[in-house]
Amino acid sequence: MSNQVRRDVFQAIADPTRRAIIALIALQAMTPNAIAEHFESSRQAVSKHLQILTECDLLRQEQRGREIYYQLEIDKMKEIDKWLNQFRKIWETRFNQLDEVLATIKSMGK
Amino acid sequence: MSNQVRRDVFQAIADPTRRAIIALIALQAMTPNAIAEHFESSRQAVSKHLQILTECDLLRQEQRGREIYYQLEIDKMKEIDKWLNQFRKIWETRFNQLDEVLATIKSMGK
DNA sequence: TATAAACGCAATCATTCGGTTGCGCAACTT
DNA sequence: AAGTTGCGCAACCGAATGATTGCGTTTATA
Repeated sequence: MSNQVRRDVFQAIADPTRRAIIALIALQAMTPNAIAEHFESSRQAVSKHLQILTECDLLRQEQRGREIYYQLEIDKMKEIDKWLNQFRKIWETRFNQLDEVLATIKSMGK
Repeated sequence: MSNQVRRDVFQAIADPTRRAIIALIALQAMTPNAIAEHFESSRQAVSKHLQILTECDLLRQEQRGREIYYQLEIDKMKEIDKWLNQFRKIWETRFNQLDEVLATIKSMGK
């Protein structure tokens, strides 16, 4: 099920729990148990989310004794930001584009 | 199945086809048939994606005769950008901290 | 008016998802 | 050495997902 399926960042952040996990450990690395305490979910459920997040390089593991600290790979978040860039251009020149679209639709109606 | 399920923007952009649709109609409104021609998927499959995207207000319909033009609601995209803001702070801070460290190292060399 | 085109909707199906339970294995603790 | 803790892994289950197929309705066209 969660084998060598190349995980996608967008698919990873689709789940609200995973987004919450990301936000939680953004500033400080945490262990699965510590993370699970912040949610209703069981440790195993959280562990699955951590696995998915790790598979797409959003998280990085750091073993310390028998504990594993999960840390956010902040650079990977920029990938989402990069995807948004194409649309950022649009909403920054919002008024010009709106005029253009309206003109296009009007001319198509003829 | 797709009834009163509160749609989520993040869930909506999880699918690669839907992201492609968003990018395709970002600049110009298009009909389902026209959109479907750009993909391998059938019209019905595309139509379902359009429905999902519309349910979370990422798309807006505009009926013209028997055709329906789907247009990107660019403002909704800002919601993703807004979520990214909390992390943007982090990666900018890290960058500044790096600057500080580098400055400190330099001044220590004197 | 008869036909075709554009589209939404419902039923169906295989696959994936998110969760639980149970287990085994290292690594600490007493 | 014996017990406890932290964790991953595999099996399993109900629900959701993405796609197809078959319809019905409205609008345009011959």
